Amino acid sequence: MPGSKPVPDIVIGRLPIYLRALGHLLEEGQQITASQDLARRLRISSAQIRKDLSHFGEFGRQGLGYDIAHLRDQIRRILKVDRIWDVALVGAGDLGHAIAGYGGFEGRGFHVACVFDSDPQKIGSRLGMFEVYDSAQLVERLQELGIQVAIVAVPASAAQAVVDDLVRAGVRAILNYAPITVTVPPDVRVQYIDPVVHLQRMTYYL
Amino acid sequence: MPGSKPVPDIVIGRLPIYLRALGHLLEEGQQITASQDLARRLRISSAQIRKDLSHFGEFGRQGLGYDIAHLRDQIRRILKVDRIWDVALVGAGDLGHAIAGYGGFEGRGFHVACVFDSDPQKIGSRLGMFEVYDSAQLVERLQELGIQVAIVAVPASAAQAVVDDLVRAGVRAILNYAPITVTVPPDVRVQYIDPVVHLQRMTYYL
DNA sequence: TAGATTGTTAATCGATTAACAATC
DNA sequence: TAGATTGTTAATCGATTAACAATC
Repeated sequence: MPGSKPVPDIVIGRLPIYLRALGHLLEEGQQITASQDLARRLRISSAQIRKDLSHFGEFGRQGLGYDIAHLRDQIRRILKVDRIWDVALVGAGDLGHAIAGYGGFEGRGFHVACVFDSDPQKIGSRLGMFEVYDSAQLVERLQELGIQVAIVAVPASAAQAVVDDLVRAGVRAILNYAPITVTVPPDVRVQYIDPVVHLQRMTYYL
Repeated sequence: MPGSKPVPDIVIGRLPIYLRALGHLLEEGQQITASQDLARRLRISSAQIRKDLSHFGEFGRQGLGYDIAHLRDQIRRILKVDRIWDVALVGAGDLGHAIAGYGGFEGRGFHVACVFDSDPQKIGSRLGMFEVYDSAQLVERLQELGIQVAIVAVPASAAQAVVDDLVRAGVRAILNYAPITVTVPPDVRVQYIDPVVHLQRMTYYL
């Protein structure tokens, strides 16, 4: 309904966690789960899970709980991962290599479709199953392919320029492994992965 | 002061971001910054930065701002990264390879000290600069070395067992790349990196 | 039916922000 | 001094949780 409040981003951020847990439950052969059961596994409160889900509809049955496969399908639909998104990978170093070869994208809504690098040594070479394209052609190629999702695995010094190109090519979701905060227009989303940031967040408590 | 309220974890989580930005400012040759300047770069409010820092002391000068090198030193001290933490890496696959070779740990408080894998094919082999040790010896070796920080880069199916071993060895901070929520005692901290979770958080908005 | 669990409300809790006195 | 920015207060905003009627 138009005019209704947007769902808080912090709620959206928990849905992938729920989705992942539901997948594990299915693998274990479970068919039904209750918010208390999920809550115990994820170390959050059952009230929060029910409240989060209630933003999108009624997916459970009183007295019974949730049909796991059904709830998974619903969350997939909400997160728009009931389809496969082609992803562009920029950066063909060690990290790019690991990402290109990562088997965990398939089945969870993503597929690495092409790889770019600016190093003449790497352009034209093979990275796993991929041919490495010249970053200079990035905008043109991504526009042709209509790609909206990208992963940045280049050094910090190159990241902002790469992100600018991605934005120019129409990409609207960027997963950035470079250890730097980048600037993008308001309609483009960026998520950051910096292992050092995560480690430093823990050493405080040691 | 004993009895005073603990600093919220969400504040601790922003300190590494501030620290990273201060490093970049220093590289650019800046010496002084204001909360407004930092805020603009990081896309958060200047009031939040000042409030966050005020949990730990007074680091600025009215009318002037913050001495960047001094603030960086203070945050390093707060986060306990004014020293080098030896880190154990478990998992010598593509991802482990990328992590072992990552140059971004040095200078930010961490040093990969040893690598483990359970695959007989990999045990004893070289991974970059490291010899790969048998995971069966993990507990013993980590205890000897007194290691408190570890990175898990093994498949989801192996992650909980690895984490159990790490806990047994005395590790209290774990960066987990396996796409699964693991269970640990209350005095052990876990941070998660799952690229698919980050991507799924963005596709909602596409 | 009796027992269990959802979806939702209202209260609580905590985080963010606006504003400004202090002061460099 | 005039201008700028901090550190802090109080108000606002938003998220979490407890509790329970609804109902399977």
